[in-house]
Amino acid sequence: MSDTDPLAFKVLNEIGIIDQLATSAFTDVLPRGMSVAQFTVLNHFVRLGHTSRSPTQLASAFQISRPTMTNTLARMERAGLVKIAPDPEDGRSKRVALTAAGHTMREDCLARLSGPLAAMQAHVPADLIAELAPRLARLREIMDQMRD
Amino acid sequence: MSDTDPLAFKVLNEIGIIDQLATSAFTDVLPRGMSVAQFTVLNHFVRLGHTSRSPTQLASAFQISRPTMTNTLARMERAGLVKIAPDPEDGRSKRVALTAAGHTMREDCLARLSGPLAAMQAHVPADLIAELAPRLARLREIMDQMRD
DNA sequence: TCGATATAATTAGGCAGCTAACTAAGTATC
DNA sequence: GATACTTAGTTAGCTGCCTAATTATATCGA
Repeated sequence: MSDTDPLAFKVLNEIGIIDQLATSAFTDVLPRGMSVAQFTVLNHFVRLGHTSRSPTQLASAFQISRPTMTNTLARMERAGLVKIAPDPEDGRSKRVALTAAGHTMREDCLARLSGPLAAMQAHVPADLIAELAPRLARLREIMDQMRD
Repeated sequence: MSDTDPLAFKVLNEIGIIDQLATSAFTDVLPRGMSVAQFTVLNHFVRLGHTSRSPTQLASAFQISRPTMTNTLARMERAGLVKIAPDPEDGRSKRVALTAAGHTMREDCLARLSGPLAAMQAHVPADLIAELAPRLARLREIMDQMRD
């Protein structure tokens, strides 16, 4: 980054690098074949206590396109992590639900992620995180609104 | 994000979302077929004043794998943006240089990116950026060191 | 000098994200 | 009720990123 670049550009650049580092740190500890995207789906069901969701609901929850979600869900179904059934109330839609294997996999991933997370908490000062959190949330809100 | 998640997790999640928003905002204004990755390569040459670099030098400058850089450079060469020649001093290596079209494209991209950048500076308070910059830099440094 | 090791780049295969274009099904309007 | 519009999902094709394995060239050491 040159000193002549706008500061906003530097901020976005740092953010990109941090995202890359975090994603790869997490991906490295996940079971072979599991990705952050797939874990996120598993986690979503358990955390929000949903029994079943439609692909479109999942896509908009994660702000990704429907084709991307179709693709991820297909992979997860092949791996036995979710079950996809037609929606009895709407012929256009489908219902996605976790399988027992999906629940187990989520627990396994959580356990594996605790390592990197602990490492972060050991190395990153708590006040740095505390200062970043609200400011990043604010920036995200602003950028979200700017899309219109 | 649940309230029970560690704050560090929230921070990384926000960072991922912001990265996605920024990348797509920039990609949207770039000329058809141009990507942020390709623009970054173009920009690298001009900003650092390099005449030519090897693919490996570029890969490590951006912290991406060599196969990824091979791929991006191949695309850029097909588009006429760079010229790739064997290194006369090392038979294993190659030299990548910008073409005139590459310079022109970089200027064009810069002009197009000024729109989103101006929008950001109009909507995001300067002090928010100023507060984020050093803290993100710090976090990035720490996470970079944690890889060892 | 020759064999072992290291480095540069590529190829093959895989996941995630996107847009564009398509099918099927529900809804609304005339 | 027939037509038009909207919504859910998929398919096709693209980019970017990755790891593993391969090829070719350098380099180092015995």
